[in-house]
Amino acid sequence: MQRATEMLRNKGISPSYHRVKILAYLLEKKTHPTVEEIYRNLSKEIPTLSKTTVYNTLKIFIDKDIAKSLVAGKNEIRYDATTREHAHFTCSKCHRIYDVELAGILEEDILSEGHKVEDCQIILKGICKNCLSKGN
Amino acid sequence: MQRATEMLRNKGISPSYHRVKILAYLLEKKTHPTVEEIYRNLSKEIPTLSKTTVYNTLKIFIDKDIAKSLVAGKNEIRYDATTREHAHFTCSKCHRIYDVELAGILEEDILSEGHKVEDCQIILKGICKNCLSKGN
DNA sequence: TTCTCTGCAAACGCTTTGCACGGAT
DNA sequence: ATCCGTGCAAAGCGTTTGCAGAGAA
Repeated sequence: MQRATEMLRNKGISPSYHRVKILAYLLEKKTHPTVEEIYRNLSKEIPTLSKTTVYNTLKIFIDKDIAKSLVAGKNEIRYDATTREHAHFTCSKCHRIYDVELAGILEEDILSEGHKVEDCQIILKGICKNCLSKGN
Repeated sequence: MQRATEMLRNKGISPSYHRVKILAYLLEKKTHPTVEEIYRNLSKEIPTLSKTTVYNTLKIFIDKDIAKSLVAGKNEIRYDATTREHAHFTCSKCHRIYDVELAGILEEDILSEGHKVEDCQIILKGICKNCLSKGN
């Protein structure tokens, strides 16, 4: 909460109650939530919250580089608070999304063929550790 | 055309006129087209073509591992004939999508932390060579 | 006949837009 | 009075579904 408020101030976004809550949600839970998930969970605390506000707020966060959107499963937009570089692993059984550390792979390692690379997203798919051990 | 027909046969998909045309389109043009683009362009040759057929056909291709879907720009689904591993570079100015060769980076290089990795998609974003030279 | 392929039209679901109310400055 | 944040309701748009007709086997 404190941290979220500060982050917003640093980016020149006025830290309204809703915005702080939404950012805090992204920072605490690291579930790469959809708009629906954010809305459903925060509605418990903020019954008046609307989806429009969640959409508006996430749009601001992305513009100001506080969050990123990612498409992990089939055309489902998910959101992630911008932290350090990492890849995402999507399990095709349980559909959970895991953060995966990169073993020192950065943009420079990829032949960019003259393009100026500003962002790099790596999406892995397969069966997660959990589902494997359950013998699926 | 020949090649597309063979590929379909090899995968046990009966090579109907529409299917061959759609696969040939993916193989020839490498524009990572959207459904809309495929539909618009093939309609010239096949005036009776419907979008539903394009959707149906691409779904079959993906099931049979002949094509892949990718989300490069903002929630736009694009399609790519399955070839060798490569990354995609999206230009945020002209929105073109380039294929980028990987410098020997494969799934194994990424710490998969116990998950079984079956697919790896790398999406780069930035300004392309072309737009850079135009001084944007 | 039976099964497959195709395509229209409707339904669906996520996201965006328009607009108006309320609170803060 | 003005500006900003919020939220309802409607519109928008890409995708999916249901169903029926055409064509191949």
